[in-house]
Amino acid sequence: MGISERREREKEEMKELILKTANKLFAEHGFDKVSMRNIADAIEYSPTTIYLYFKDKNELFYALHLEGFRMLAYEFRPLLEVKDPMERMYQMGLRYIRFAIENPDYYQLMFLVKDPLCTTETDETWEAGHNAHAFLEQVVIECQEQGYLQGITMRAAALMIWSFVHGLVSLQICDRMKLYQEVDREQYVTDAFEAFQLMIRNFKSVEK
Amino acid sequence: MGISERREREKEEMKELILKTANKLFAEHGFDKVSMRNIADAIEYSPTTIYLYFKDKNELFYALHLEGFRMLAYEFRPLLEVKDPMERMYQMGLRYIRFAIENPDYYQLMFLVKDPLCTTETDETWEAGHNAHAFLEQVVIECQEQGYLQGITMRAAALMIWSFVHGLVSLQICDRMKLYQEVDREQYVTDAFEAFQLMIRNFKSVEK
DNA sequence: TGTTTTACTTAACACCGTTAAGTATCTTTG
DNA sequence: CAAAGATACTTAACGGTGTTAAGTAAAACA
Repeated sequence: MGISERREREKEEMKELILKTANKLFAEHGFDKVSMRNIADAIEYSPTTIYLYFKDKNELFYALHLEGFRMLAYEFRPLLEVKDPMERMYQMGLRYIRFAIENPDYYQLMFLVKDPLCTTETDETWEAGHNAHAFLEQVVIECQEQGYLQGITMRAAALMIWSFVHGLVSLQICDRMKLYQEVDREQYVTDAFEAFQLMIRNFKSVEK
Repeated sequence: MGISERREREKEEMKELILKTANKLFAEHGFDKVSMRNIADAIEYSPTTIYLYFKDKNELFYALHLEGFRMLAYEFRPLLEVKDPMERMYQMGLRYIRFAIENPDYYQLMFLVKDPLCTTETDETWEAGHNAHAFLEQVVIECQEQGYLQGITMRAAALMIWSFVHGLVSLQICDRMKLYQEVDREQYVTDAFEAFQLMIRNFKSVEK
């Protein structure tokens, strides 16, 4: 009785189609172009059909954010070949920034939007995010083993680094760099990043 | 001929009423409750009336963000009495974080929302934001005069500090701290903040 | 072959920002 | 003082949003 199997398969395919289309709209036209009616138009189904496969828009957006983390993970892959922990940290920062600037919509969905993911899921479904963060924590651990970032917990160090880079790209993405009146905003960004890296490098031991 | 003066005054009062009501809805019920129709209901006028006083919703939200900066400035006032620059920096960070956590909707409007202010205004109307940032830069200058934060430009240092604190509270506000699986998230936040302060303190001179 | 389940659609609800057109009321002018 | 004009505001509508209830046609099952 392969019928129910086929049914299951078709259901999965439809879900895939919706997701693929949503992702396409998202990547091509940005956040705003992803509405239920919009996706429905693109896949040539009625808007209500989507609700047969996803509870609501939040659930769909939650599924979308996974694609973002997949992209970020891909961006991080070459880091495994960087042996020196501090250098790897530096490269990771660069790649994080680049990912955010080049994919602002995905970044917004992953880190800047309040609703979509927080309300929906039960608790532990942020696996992709956890993985990305675990990777950062691993690098922090290795840095600490080499004598850097001493005097603070690994968790606090990771959060500190993440906060900084996230803040930097958030201000850029949300267009708040305009608070720097003069022209060389981009320069300040890279300068700030370099300064932070310097600080991390210098943060070997804390002399009370 | 005081008629036109009275007219002018009444127009100003109406604008004030709209703003006051919008601010009230905003502070009491959050971002989402501030819709044109919502405000209209509250002031017992038709929605279209608002458009006689504000070009569109962006212009209204732009006016609203000023209130946020006014509140932040008020929060910063006691800092003038802190003489030691590094201590002042520390206190400023604490107050910034507290403001953000206690007024997440205002913070969102001021720093986290993409649309409302960026599209509308011509260029230089971010005066309140500039002032807040200028205050930070002043503190940075004084820290540098005392031998801290050497080897980087004042602008880069200010951006670095702002980015970090902004990133920290953004992750909190947008509820992304869940990426820390374990329970003591609040502890990590304060730890990260303390660690950052320590780093700043230690960042006196850069030994190549 | 008749019955039930499945997949999907139509129509609607209640919102949203925004605009065009209309209506009183107040002010100015002849 | 009355006609003309400006002002302040409203009604109704457009096109958009997320979402739900009810209905339909086809497929699967008995």
